[in-house]
Amino acid sequence: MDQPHRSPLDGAGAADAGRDGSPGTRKPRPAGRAENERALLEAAEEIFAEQGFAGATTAAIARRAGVPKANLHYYFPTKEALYRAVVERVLTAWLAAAAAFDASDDPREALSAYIGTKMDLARAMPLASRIWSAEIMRGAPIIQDFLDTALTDWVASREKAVRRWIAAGKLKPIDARVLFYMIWATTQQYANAAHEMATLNGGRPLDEAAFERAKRQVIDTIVSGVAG
Amino acid sequence: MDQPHRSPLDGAGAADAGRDGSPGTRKPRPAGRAENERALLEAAEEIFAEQGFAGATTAAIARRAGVPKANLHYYFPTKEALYRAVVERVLTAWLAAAAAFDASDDPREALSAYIGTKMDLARAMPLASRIWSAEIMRGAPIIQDFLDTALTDWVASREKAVRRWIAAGKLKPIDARVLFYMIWATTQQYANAAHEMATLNGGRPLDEAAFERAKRQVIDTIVSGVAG
DNA sequence: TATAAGTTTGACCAAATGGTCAAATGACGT
DNA sequence: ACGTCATTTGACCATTTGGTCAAACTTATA
Repeated sequence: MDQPHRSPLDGAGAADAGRDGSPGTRKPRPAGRAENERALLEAAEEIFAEQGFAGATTAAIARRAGVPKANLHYYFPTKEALYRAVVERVLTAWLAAAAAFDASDDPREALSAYIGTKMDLARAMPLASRIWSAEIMRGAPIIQDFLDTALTDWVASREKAVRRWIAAGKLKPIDARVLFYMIWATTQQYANAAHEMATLNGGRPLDEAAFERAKRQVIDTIVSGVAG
Repeated sequence: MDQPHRSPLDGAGAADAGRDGSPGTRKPRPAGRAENERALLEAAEEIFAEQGFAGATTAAIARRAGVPKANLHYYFPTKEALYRAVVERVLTAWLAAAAAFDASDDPREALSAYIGTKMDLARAMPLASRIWSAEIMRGAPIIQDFLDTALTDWVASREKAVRRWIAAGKLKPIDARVLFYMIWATTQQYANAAHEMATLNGGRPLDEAAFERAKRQVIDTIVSGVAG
């Protein structure tokens, strides 16, 4: 027994150290101690993002992480446990980004900060963001508890703030939830549809400048779209 | 789209004309073939939407359609051929909705019509919409050709319209593509995240009235967000 | 009716998959 | 050296999966 299940909170935000196109290539890795866990989580994030939960195979993840499959199962007893660990990381990032909403009491500033942060998140962690979206699309089998508790509370609380702003005449009389759905969808899009965007961009992914312009436009459209 | 005989090796070609011209000896159509294909496509849409391409099994699809698995493979030689057929249906719906953009020469009307139509599409065909999103998230392995041709052209053409509107002072100086990404993401959200929305709605899915309100708010936010 | 053509289906199969196990290897305090 | 405990790994296994096949059944046509 005794597998060293690590807390979902550890560093390593960056998504990849060794990319390759298909889950068929292996990548030798200096075997550290429980540094293997990091490599496994990183590989798992890639494979899960590319193939989805069902499409991902533990063999492919192990190969990309550079460890034998049996070793993967030593650290993570089941594929689902590994998936859970990956999802929990994303959840942490999601919550961190959500805090940006409370940066100000002014709706323009709060919304700008939140949207900007979520855009940056989608750009900085596209794989994790995609896994998050896929999880929600599947009906949130793993994070249902999060939806029921933390997210429900977060939304309820921010809904109040929105109502206050509306009462103060700072916002149109909108439904806060519809606004959040719009923000979530639009920001996630920059992770989920990166390939589509690249195609429409002549085959090249958005460069930093284009992304910054997009971010500004998204912020401006939404903020001025709901401002009272 | 289909005729009495289908060779086991015919992929999912879009066009084929049948030889069938004997006048007089018209037979009551077998009702078996068309009906079976319909049932299979319907079942496939459900299973693919729920489980994704990799997670879907031909056995599950056949079971839901009420036919033996071997019969499924008689009509659709491979799982991918079946998936292609499903995706092509969605593509048709997508194109139909896209036509709404050209309903008017006024940006407010054009955008309102397009957004409204896409919202309705997401609500009327949530499964198909989810499959579409999943396909794009996977990097569009099946519809890459559509992205490269029809979609690219469609966007390029509407980008011109947007530029005209900007020049006429009817729109802010925005990037049309960023606007489209926002529309696509936001409208798709009402299919993709229906479960999340239900959770935040006390466990019940959005009723018709709530959906209509959401639709109006989405339209208003975007339209007034980009109006000059 | 004979006969060809289209359709249905249970049985079957090779490959892949998630997961197990026990034997090996290393780490390290005594 | 020794014993203990964590870690590594090749071999192995039961199940599932996409797909095949040939025989049976059902039309349709000469």
